[in-house]
Amino acid sequence: MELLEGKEKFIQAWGALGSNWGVNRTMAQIHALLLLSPESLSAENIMEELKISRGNANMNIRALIDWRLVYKELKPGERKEYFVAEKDLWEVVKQIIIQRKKKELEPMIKVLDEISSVEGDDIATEEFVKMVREIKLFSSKADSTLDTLVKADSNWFVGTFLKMIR
Amino acid sequence: MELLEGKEKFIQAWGALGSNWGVNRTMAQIHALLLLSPESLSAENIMEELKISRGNANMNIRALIDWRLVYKELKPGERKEYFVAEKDLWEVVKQIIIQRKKKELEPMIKVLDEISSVEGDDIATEEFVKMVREIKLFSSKADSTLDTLVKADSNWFVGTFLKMIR
DNA sequence: CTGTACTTTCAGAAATAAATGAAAGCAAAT
DNA sequence: ATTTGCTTTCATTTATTTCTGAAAGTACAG
Repeated sequence: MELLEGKEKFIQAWGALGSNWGVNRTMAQIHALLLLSPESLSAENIMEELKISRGNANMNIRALIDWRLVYKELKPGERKEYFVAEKDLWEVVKQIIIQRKKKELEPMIKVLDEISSVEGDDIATEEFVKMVREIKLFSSKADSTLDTLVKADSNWFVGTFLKMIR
Repeated sequence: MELLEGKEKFIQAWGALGSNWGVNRTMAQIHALLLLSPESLSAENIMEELKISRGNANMNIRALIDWRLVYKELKPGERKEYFVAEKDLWEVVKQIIIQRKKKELEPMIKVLDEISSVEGDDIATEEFVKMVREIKLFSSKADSTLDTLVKADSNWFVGTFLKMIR
Protein backbone atom coordinates (compact mmCIF):
# COMPACT_ATOMS: atom_id res chain seq x y z
CA MET A 1 0.00 0.00 0.00
CA GLU A 2 1.08 3.54 -0.75
CA LEU A 3 1.76 6.02 2.03
CA LEU A 4 -0.80 8.44 0.70
CA GLU A 5 -3.47 5.78 0.49
CA GLY A 6 -2.74 4.64 4.03
CA LYS A 7 -2.93 8.15 5.34
CA GLU A 8 -6.23 8.70 3.56
CA LYS A 9 -7.67 5.49 4.98
CA PHE A 10 -6.62 6.37 8.48
CA ILE A 11 -8.19 9.81 8.26
CA GLN A 12 -11.43 8.31 7.01
CA ALA A 13 -11.54 5.69 9.71
CA TRP A 14 -10.67 8.08 12.51
CA GLY A 15 -13.34 10.44 11.22
CA ALA A 16 -15.97 7.73 11.29
CA LEU A 17 -14.94 6.67 14.79
CA GLY A 18 -15.00 10.21 16.08
CA SER A 19 -18.42 10.93 14.71
CA ASN A 20 -19.79 8.42 17.18
CA TRP A 21 -17.96 10.01 20.08
CA GLY A 22 -19.35 13.50 20.27
CA VAL A 23 -16.62 14.73 17.96
CA ASN A 24 -17.86 15.51 14.50
CA ARG A 25 -16.42 13.91 11.41
CA THR A 26 -14.32 16.87 10.30
CA MET A 27 -13.05 17.51 13.80
CA ALA A 28 -11.88 13.93 14.04
CA GLN A 29 -10.32 14.09 10.58
CA ILE A 30 -8.32 17.15 11.51
CA HIS A 31 -7.19 15.37 14.63
CA ALA A 32 -6.21 12.33 12.57
CA LEU A 33 -4.25 14.44 10.12
CA LEU A 34 -2.39 16.12 12.95
CA LEU A 35 -1.76 12.80 14.68
CA LEU A 36 0.00 11.53 11.60
CA SER A 37 1.93 14.70 11.09
CA PRO A 38 5.30 14.85 12.84
CA GLU A 39 5.44 18.60 12.30
CA SER A 40 2.79 21.10 13.17
CA LEU A 41 0.41 22.25 10.43
CA SER A 42 -1.15 25.60 9.64
CA ALA A 43 -4.85 26.19 9.04
CA GLU A 44 -3.96 26.55 5.37
CA ASN A 45 -2.26 23.12 5.30
CA ILE A 46 -5.27 21.53 6.91
CA MET A 47 -7.71 23.17 4.51
CA GLU A 48 -5.75 21.88 1.55
CA GLU A 49 -5.20 18.35 2.78
CA LEU A 50 -8.78 17.80 3.82
CA LYS A 51 -10.34 19.99 1.13
CA ILE A 52 -12.46 21.95 3.54
CA SER A 53 -13.31 25.64 3.78
CA ARG A 54 -11.49 28.14 5.92
CA GLY A 55 -14.47 28.60 8.21
CA ASN A 56 -14.92 24.92 8.74
CA ALA A 57 -11.23 24.42 9.44
CA ASN A 58 -11.16 27.27 11.89
CA MET A 59 -14.23 26.23 13.81
CA ASN A 60 -13.13 22.66 14.21
CA ILE A 61 -9.56 23.50 15.12
CA ARG A 62 -10.89 25.72 17.86
CA ALA A 63 -13.21 23.02 19.07
CA LEU A 64 -10.29 20.58 19.20
CA ILE A 65 -8.34 23.11 21.23
CA ASP A 66 -11.30 23.46 23.62
CA TRP A 67 -11.32 19.72 24.03
CA ARG A 68 -7.55 19.86 24.64
CA LEU A 69 -6.87 17.40 21.89
CA VAL A 70 -4.85 19.91 19.87
CA TYR A 71 -2.44 22.64 20.86
CA LYS A 72 -1.48 25.90 19.21
CA GLU A 73 2.16 26.33 18.34
CA LEU A 74 3.59 29.74 17.57
CA LYS A 75 6.76 29.70 15.56
CA PRO A 76 9.09 32.55 16.45
CA GLY A 77 9.15 35.22 13.80
CA GLU A 78 6.05 33.83 12.09
CA ARG A 79 2.64 35.33 12.34
CA LYS A 80 0.77 32.23 11.24
CA GLU A 81 -0.46 29.78 13.84
CA TYR A 82 0.48 26.14 13.69
CA PHE A 83 -1.24 23.21 15.33
CA VAL A 84 -0.10 19.95 16.90
CA ALA A 85 -2.19 17.03 18.09
CA GLU A 86 -1.98 15.52 21.51
CA LYS A 87 -0.30 12.24 20.59
CA ASP A 88 -0.57 10.37 23.83
CA LEU A 89 -3.72 8.39 23.21
CA TRP A 90 -4.38 7.77 26.87
CA GLU A 91 -4.39 11.53 27.31
CA VAL A 92 -6.85 11.81 24.42
CA VAL A 93 -9.19 9.27 25.95
CA LYS A 94 -8.92 10.97 29.32
CA GLN A 95 -9.82 14.33 27.87
CA ILE A 96 -12.83 12.87 26.13
CA ILE A 97 -13.97 11.23 29.35
CA ILE A 98 -13.54 14.47 31.28
CA GLN A 99 -15.43 16.54 28.74
CA ARG A 100 -18.29 14.16 28.23
CA LYS A 101 -18.66 13.47 31.89
CA LYS A 102 -19.09 17.17 32.49
CA LYS A 103 -21.45 17.69 29.59
CA GLU A 104 -23.56 14.58 30.00
CA LEU A 105 -23.23 12.62 33.18
CA GLU A 106 -23.22 15.53 35.60
CA PRO A 107 -26.39 17.19 34.19
CA MET A 108 -28.09 13.79 34.32
CA ILE A 109 -27.24 13.41 37.99
CA LYS A 110 -28.64 16.87 38.64
CA VAL A 111 -31.94 15.96 36.98
CA LEU A 112 -32.11 12.72 38.95
CA ASP A 113 -31.71 14.69 42.15
CA GLU A 114 -34.47 17.06 41.20
CA ILE A 115 -36.96 14.42 40.23
CA SER A 116 -36.35 12.18 43.21
CA SER A 117 -38.38 14.72 45.17
CA VAL A 118 -41.60 13.77 43.41
CA GLU A 119 -44.40 13.71 45.92
CA GLY A 120 -47.40 11.46 46.30
CA ASP A 121 -48.38 8.47 48.40
CA ASP A 122 -49.57 6.12 45.69
CA ILE A 123 -47.83 3.01 44.45
CA ALA A 124 -46.88 4.59 41.13
CA THR A 125 -45.01 7.40 42.84
CA GLU A 126 -43.22 5.02 45.15
CA GLU A 127 -42.08 2.88 42.26
CA PHE A 128 -40.95 5.91 40.33
CA VAL A 129 -38.90 7.24 43.21
CA LYS A 130 -37.35 3.86 43.82
CA MET A 131 -36.25 3.53 40.20
CA VAL A 132 -34.91 7.07 40.09
CA ARG A 133 -32.90 6.48 43.27
CA GLU A 134 -31.44 3.33 41.80
CA ILE A 135 -30.41 5.13 38.65
CA LYS A 136 -28.97 7.97 40.68
CA LEU A 137 -26.89 5.57 42.74
CA PHE A 138 -25.54 3.88 39.65
CA SER A 139 -24.75 7.18 37.95
CA SER A 140 -22.92 8.49 40.98
CA LYS A 141 -20.84 5.37 41.14
CA ALA A 142 -20.03 5.67 37.46
CA ASP A 143 -19.12 9.29 38.02
CA SER A 144 -16.65 8.58 40.79
CA THR A 145 -15.23 5.56 39.01
CA LEU A 146 -14.50 7.72 36.00
CA ASP A 147 -12.91 10.33 38.23
CA THR A 148 -10.58 7.74 39.61
CA LEU A 149 -9.85 6.34 36.19
CA VAL A 150 -8.92 9.75 34.89
CA LYS A 151 -6.53 10.30 37.77
CA ALA A 152 -4.83 6.97 37.19
CA ASP A 153 -1.87 7.12 34.88
CA SER A 154 -1.56 5.41 31.56
CA ASN A 155 0.90 2.70 32.54
CA TRP A 156 -1.10 1.79 35.52
CA PHE A 157 -4.17 1.48 33.38
CA VAL A 158 -2.88 -0.69 30.62
CA GLY A 159 -0.61 -2.71 32.85
CA THR A 160 -1.77 -3.31 36.37
CA PHE A 161 -5.46 -3.06 35.74
CA LEU A 162 -5.32 -5.66 33.07
CA LYS A 163 -3.48 -8.07 35.32
CA MET A 164 -5.64 -7.42 38.34
CA ILE A 165 -8.82 -7.92 36.50
CA ARG A 166 -7.89 -11.29 34.99
CA MET B 1 -42.95 17.98 42.04
CA GLU B 2 -45.70 16.01 40.35
CA LEU B 3 -45.16 12.43 39.25
CA LEU B 4 -46.05 13.28 35.68
CA GLU B 5 -43.64 16.16 35.56
CA GLY B 6 -40.86 14.04 37.01
CA LYS B 7 -41.49 11.31 34.49
CA GLU B 8 -41.43 13.83 31.67
CA LYS B 9 -38.16 15.31 32.88
CA PHE B 10 -36.53 11.94 33.17
CA ILE B 11 -37.56 10.96 29.66
CA GLN B 12 -36.17 14.20 28.29
CA ALA B 13 -32.88 13.86 30.12
CA TRP B 14 -32.43 10.21 29.20
CA GLY B 15 -33.18 11.09 25.59
CA ALA B 16 -30.53 13.79 25.57
CA LEU B 17 -27.99 11.49 27.17
CA GLY B 18 -28.71 8.70 24.75
CA SER B 19 -28.38 10.89 21.71
CA ASN B 20 -24.69 11.20 22.52
CA TRP B 21 -24.24 7.48 22.90
CA GLY B 22 -25.10 6.11 19.48
CA VAL B 23 -28.72 5.71 20.54
CA ASN B 24 -30.98 8.26 18.94
CA ARG B 25 -33.17 10.55 20.98
CA THR B 26 -36.42 8.68 20.42
CA MET B 27 -34.79 5.34 21.02
CA ALA B 28 -33.49 6.56 24.35
CA GLN B 29 -36.86 8.06 25.25
CA ILE B 30 -38.61 4.79 24.63
CA HIS B 31 -36.05 3.09 26.78
CA ALA B 32 -36.59 5.69 29.52
CA LEU B 33 -40.34 5.23 29.39
CA LEU B 34 -39.98 1.49 29.68
CA LEU B 35 -37.44 1.81 32.48
CA LEU B 36 -39.96 3.75 34.51
CA SER B 37 -42.76 1.44 33.70
CA PRO B 38 -43.20 -1.47 36.12
CA GLU B 39 -45.47 -3.23 33.61
CA SER B 40 -44.71 -3.92 29.99
CA LEU B 41 -46.10 -1.54 27.38
CA SER B 42 -47.51 -2.09 23.91
CA ALA B 43 -46.41 -0.18 20.82
CA GLU B 44 -49.70 1.67 21.07
CA ASN B 45 -48.97 2.77 24.65
CA ILE B 46 -45.55 4.03 23.64
CA MET B 47 -46.90 5.96 20.66
CA GLU B 48 -49.41 7.70 22.87
CA GLU B 49 -47.09 8.53 25.73
CA LEU B 50 -44.33 9.90 23.56
CA LYS B 51 -46.59 11.24 20.83
CA ILE B 52 -44.71 9.58 18.01
CA SER B 53 -45.86 7.81 14.89
CA ARG B 54 -46.37 4.11 14.53
CA GLY B 55 -43.46 3.75 12.14
CA ASN B 56 -41.10 5.61 14.38
CA ALA B 57 -42.15 3.62 17.41
CA ASN B 58 -41.74 0.35 15.59
CA MET B 59 -38.32 1.14 14.16
CA ASN B 60 -36.90 2.26 17.44
CA ILE B 61 -38.37 -0.58 19.45
CA ARG B 62 -36.78 -2.93 16.93
CA ALA B 63 -33.45 -1.19 17.33
CA LEU B 64 -33.67 -1.38 21.12
CA ILE B 65 -34.35 -5.09 20.87
CA ASP B 66 -31.33 -5.47 18.58
CA TRP B 67 -29.22 -3.70 21.17
CA ARG B 68 -30.71 -6.04 23.81
CA LEU B 69 -31.88 -3.13 25.90
CA VAL B 70 -35.53 -4.11 25.56
CA TYR B 71 -37.29 -7.46 25.45
CA LYS B 72 -40.49 -8.59 23.83
CA GLU B 73 -43.11 -10.01 26.12
CA LEU B 74 -45.99 -12.05 24.76
CA LYS B 75 -49.01 -12.21 26.97
CA PRO B 76 -50.86 -15.52 26.67
CA GLY B 77 -54.07 -15.16 24.72
CA GLU B 78 -53.12 -11.74 23.41
CA ARG B 79 -51.97 -11.04 19.94
CA LYS B 80 -50.40 -7.73 20.74
CA GLU B 81 -46.73 -7.54 21.64
CA TYR B 82 -45.59 -5.93 24.86
CA PHE B 83 -42.17 -4.60 25.72
CA VAL B 84 -40.05 -4.42 28.86
CA ALA B 85 -36.76 -2.62 29.41
CA GLU B 86 -33.64 -4.21 30.73
CA LYS B 87 -33.59 -2.62 34.16
CA ASP B 88 -30.20 -3.66 35.39
CA LEU B 89 -28.15 -0.62 34.42
CA TRP B 90 -24.86 -2.44 34.52
CA GLU B 91 -26.35 -4.81 31.96
CA VAL B 92 -27.39 -1.81 29.87
CA VAL B 93 -23.90 -0.33 29.96
CA LYS B 94 -22.40 -3.70 29.13
CA GLN B 95 -24.62 -4.10 26.11
CA ILE B 96 -23.71 -0.67 24.87
CA ILE B 97 -20.03 -1.42 25.27
CA ILE B 98 -20.40 -4.72 23.44
CA GLN B 99 -22.33 -3.21 20.56
CA ARG B 100 -20.15 -0.18 20.09
CA LYS B 101 -16.97 -2.14 20.43
CA LYS B 102 -18.14 -4.38 17.62
CA LYS B 103 -19.35 -1.54 15.44
CA GLU B 104 -16.50 0.89 16.03
CA LEU B 105 -13.40 -0.37 17.72
CA GLU B 106 -13.06 -3.63 15.84
CA PRO B 107 -13.34 -2.07 12.36
CA MET B 108 -10.78 0.52 13.43
CA ILE B 109 -8.35 -2.20 14.43
CA LYS B 110 -8.87 -3.87 11.08
CA VAL B 111 -8.04 -0.66 9.23
CA LEU B 112 -4.95 -0.15 11.38
CA ASP B 113 -3.77 -3.63 10.45
CA GLU B 114 -4.26 -2.95 6.79
CA ILE B 115 -2.47 0.34 6.72
CA SER B 116 0.47 -0.76 8.80
CA SER B 117 1.66 -2.53 5.68
CA VAL B 118 2.40 0.73 3.89
CA GLU B 119 5.62 0.36 1.96
CA GLY B 120 8.44 2.77 1.34
CA ASP B 121 11.89 3.38 2.73
CA ASP B 122 11.67 7.11 3.36
CA ILE B 123 11.43 8.86 6.70
CA ALA B 124 7.80 9.83 6.19
CA THR B 125 6.73 6.23 5.72
CA GLU B 126 8.70 5.09 8.73
CA GLU B 127 7.09 7.70 10.92
CA PHE B 128 3.66 6.84 9.61
CA VAL B 129 4.09 3.16 10.30
CA LYS B 130 5.43 3.86 13.77
CA MET B 131 2.43 6.00 14.67
CA VAL B 132 -0.02 3.50 13.23
CA ARG B 133 1.57 0.69 15.22
CA GLU B 134 1.32 2.72 18.37
CA ILE B 135 -2.33 3.41 17.80
CA LYS B 136 -2.93 -0.22 16.99
CA LEU B 137 -1.29 -1.31 20.21
CA PHE B 138 -3.37 1.10 22.24
CA SER B 139 -6.58 0.07 20.52
CA SER B 140 -5.91 -3.60 21.06
CA LYS B 141 -5.30 -2.97 24.72
CA ALA B 142 -8.52 -1.02 24.98
CA ASP B 143 -10.30 -3.83 23.19
CA SER B 144 -9.12 -6.52 25.56
CA THR B 145 -9.67 -4.34 28.61
CA LEU B 146 -13.25 -3.79 27.55
CA ASP B 147 -13.68 -7.52 27.00
CA THR B 148 -12.55 -8.16 30.53
CA LEU B 149 -14.73 -5.42 31.89
CA VAL B 150 -17.77 -6.85 30.18
CA LYS B 151 -17.11 -10.25 31.64
CA ALA B 152 -16.77 -8.87 35.16
CA ASP B 153 -19.99 -8.81 37.12
CA SER B 154 -21.76 -5.77 38.38
CA ASN B 155 -21.03 -6.16 42.06
CA TRP B 156 -17.42 -6.74 41.45
CA PHE B 157 -17.27 -3.66 39.32
CA VAL B 158 -18.90 -1.15 41.58
CA GLY B 159 -17.48 -2.60 44.75
CA THR B 160 -14.08 -4.18 44.51
CA PHE B 161 -12.85 -2.17 41.60
CA LEU B 162 -13.60 1.07 43.28
CA LYS B 163 -11.74 0.03 46.40
CA MET B 164 -8.79 -1.37 44.54
CA ILE B 165 -8.34 1.66 42.47
CA ARG B 166 -8.32 4.11 45.35
C1' DC C 1 -1.84 55.83 10.48
C1' DT C 2 -2.13 52.30 6.69
C1' DG C 3 -1.25 48.12 4.68
C1' DT C 4 -0.70 43.34 5.18
C1' DA C 5 -1.25 38.79 6.87
C1' DC C 6 -3.60 36.41 9.10
C1' DT C 7 -8.03 34.63 12.19
C1' DT C 8 -12.86 34.68 13.42
C1' DT C 9 -17.74 35.05 12.64
C1' DC C 10 -22.09 34.00 10.78
C1' DA C 11 -26.09 33.91 7.49
C1' DG C 12 -27.44 31.00 4.18
C1' DA C 13 -26.68 26.51 1.46
C1' DA C 14 -25.96 21.71 1.49
C1' DA C 15 -25.82 17.32 3.52
C1' DT C 16 -27.47 14.06 6.75
C1' DA C 17 -30.50 11.97 9.96
C1' DA C 18 -34.98 11.07 11.79
C1' DA C 19 -40.10 10.96 11.61
C1' DT C 20 -44.46 10.39 9.32
C1' DG C 21 -48.27 7.82 7.60
C1' DA C 22 -50.23 5.15 4.26
C1' DA C 23 -49.72 0.80 2.18
C1' DA C 24 -48.12 -3.89 2.33
C1' DG C 25 -47.22 -8.13 5.17
C1' DC C 26 -48.38 -11.73 8.29
C1' DA C 27 -50.53 -14.92 10.95
C1' DA C 28 -54.27 -16.22 14.17
C1' DA C 29 -59.32 -16.68 14.16
C1' DT C 30 -63.52 -17.67 11.99
C1' DA D 1 -60.55 -18.52 2.07
C1' DT D 2 -61.42 -14.31 4.26
C1' DT D 3 -61.42 -11.21 7.86
C1' DT D 4 -59.24 -9.05 11.61
C1' DG D 5 -55.70 -7.23 14.47
C1' DC D 6 -51.54 -6.19 14.60
C1' DT D 7 -46.47 -5.37 12.78
C1' DT D 8 -43.26 -3.84 9.30
C1' DT D 9 -41.68 -1.22 5.40
C1' DC D 10 -40.49 2.73 2.84
C1' DA D 11 -41.07 6.97 -0.16
C1' DT D 12 -41.69 11.45 1.26
C1' DT D 13 -41.43 15.21 4.48
C1' DT D 14 -39.34 17.56 8.28
C1' DA D 15 -35.73 18.65 11.47
C1' DT D 16 -30.98 18.92 12.67
C1' DT D 17 -26.29 19.28 11.83
C1' DT D 18 -22.48 20.69 9.27
C1' DC D 19 -20.10 23.45 5.75
C1' DT D 20 -19.17 27.40 2.91
C1' DG D 21 -17.40 31.79 1.72
C1' DA D 22 -17.53 36.42 2.00
C1' DA D 23 -17.20 40.01 5.26
C1' DA D 24 -15.56 41.69 9.56
C1' DG D 25 -12.11 41.60 13.11
C1' DT D 26 -7.26 41.74 14.96
C1' DA D 27 -2.74 42.89 15.41
C1' DC D 28 1.88 43.31 13.81
C1' DA D 29 5.10 45.94 10.50
C1' DG D 30 6.55 49.76 8.25
